[in-house]
Amino acid sequence: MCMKTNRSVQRDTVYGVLAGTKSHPTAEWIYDECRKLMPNISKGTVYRNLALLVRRGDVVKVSGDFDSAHYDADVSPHAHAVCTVCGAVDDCVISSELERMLEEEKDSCGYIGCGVTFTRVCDKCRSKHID
Amino acid sequence: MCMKTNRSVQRDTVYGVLAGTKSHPTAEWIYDECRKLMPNISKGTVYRNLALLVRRGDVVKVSGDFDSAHYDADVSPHAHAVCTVCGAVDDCVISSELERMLEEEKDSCGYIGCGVTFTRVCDKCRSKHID
DNA sequence: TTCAAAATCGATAATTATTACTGATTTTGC
DNA sequence: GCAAAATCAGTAATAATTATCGATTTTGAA
Repeated sequence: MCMKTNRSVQRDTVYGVLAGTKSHPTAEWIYDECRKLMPNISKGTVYRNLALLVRRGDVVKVSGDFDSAHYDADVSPHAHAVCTVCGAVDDCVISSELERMLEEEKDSCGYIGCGVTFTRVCDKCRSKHID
Repeated sequence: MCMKTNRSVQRDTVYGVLAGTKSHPTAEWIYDECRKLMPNISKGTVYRNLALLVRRGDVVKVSGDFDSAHYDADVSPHAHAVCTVCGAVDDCVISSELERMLEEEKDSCGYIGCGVTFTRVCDKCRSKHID
C-alpha cells in the first residue's frame, strides 16, 4: 500500500487516479475513474478521502472559480491557467524568479500556501469561437 | 444611475453594496445587505447581476477554496489572504516588484487575468485555538 | 410623447455539488 | 486471535447556484 495513502485500498485508488493524470480533475471525474478499477466504490468515499488527502497536504485543491472543485496531486509550487469558457485547467510554467518571490512573500508573512491562477480562453475554445 | 451598472436600479444596488465593503463577501451577504436598502429584491436578481458584473469585468470572483463564492469590486491586480479555518478573505499587499512580474507573465502569455491567493490561519482563529 | 421590443424583475422550482448519517466491514496493534 | 479504531457503501440531507416564467420596467425609434 502506498506510503502516502496507507490504511485503505480505496484511499490508495483515489490517490493513484489523481496522481496518474495531469488534467486537474473534479471529484466526479475521479469517482468515474475509480469505479473502473473498483466498481462499487462510493462517491462519499471519494469525497472523504480527497478531503483527508488535502488535510494531510498530499493533494491540493486548485484555486479558482469553478462550479465544482478541481484537485491536483502535484503539491509543488506551480501556477495554473484556467479557461474561462470550458473550465479546463493546465499547469503553467512560471519563471524561477517569480516562483522565488512568491515563496519569499509566503514565508515572510507566515502564510501556509500560495495559489496562482491565470485566466484565459484555451486554444480549443478559441478555435471554436471565430467571432 | 451608476456608469458601471446602468439599466437597472437593482444592479446598481448590488454593485454599490459590494463596492462599499472590503470584506469580500458572499452572494448571501450581499443579498442581506441589499434587502436593507430594497426589501423585496430577490436572491436570483443578486446572483444574476453578480454574474453579469463579473462577465463585464466590473467585479471579480475571489479565487480560492470556498463553500460559496466570494466577490470583490476592486478589480485592480492584488492578492488575497484566505483563512483556512473561518474562510475570511483579506486584501494582501504585495511588493510592486512582484506585482510587476505577475503582470508581465500575464501579458506575455496572453492571459486575461491573474489571481493570487495565500492561505493562512487568521489572527482571530489563531487566538481561539491555543493548542 | 408613444409604444413595441428588449431587458430585467420577483418568486419559486429544479439542479448540482458536497456533507452527514448508519449499520456493516476492514484494518490495526497488542 | 481479537477488541478497538478506522473506514466503507449506500442513502438521505443540506446548501449554493441556476433555470423558468409571467409581470414589470427600461429603451430607443417614430
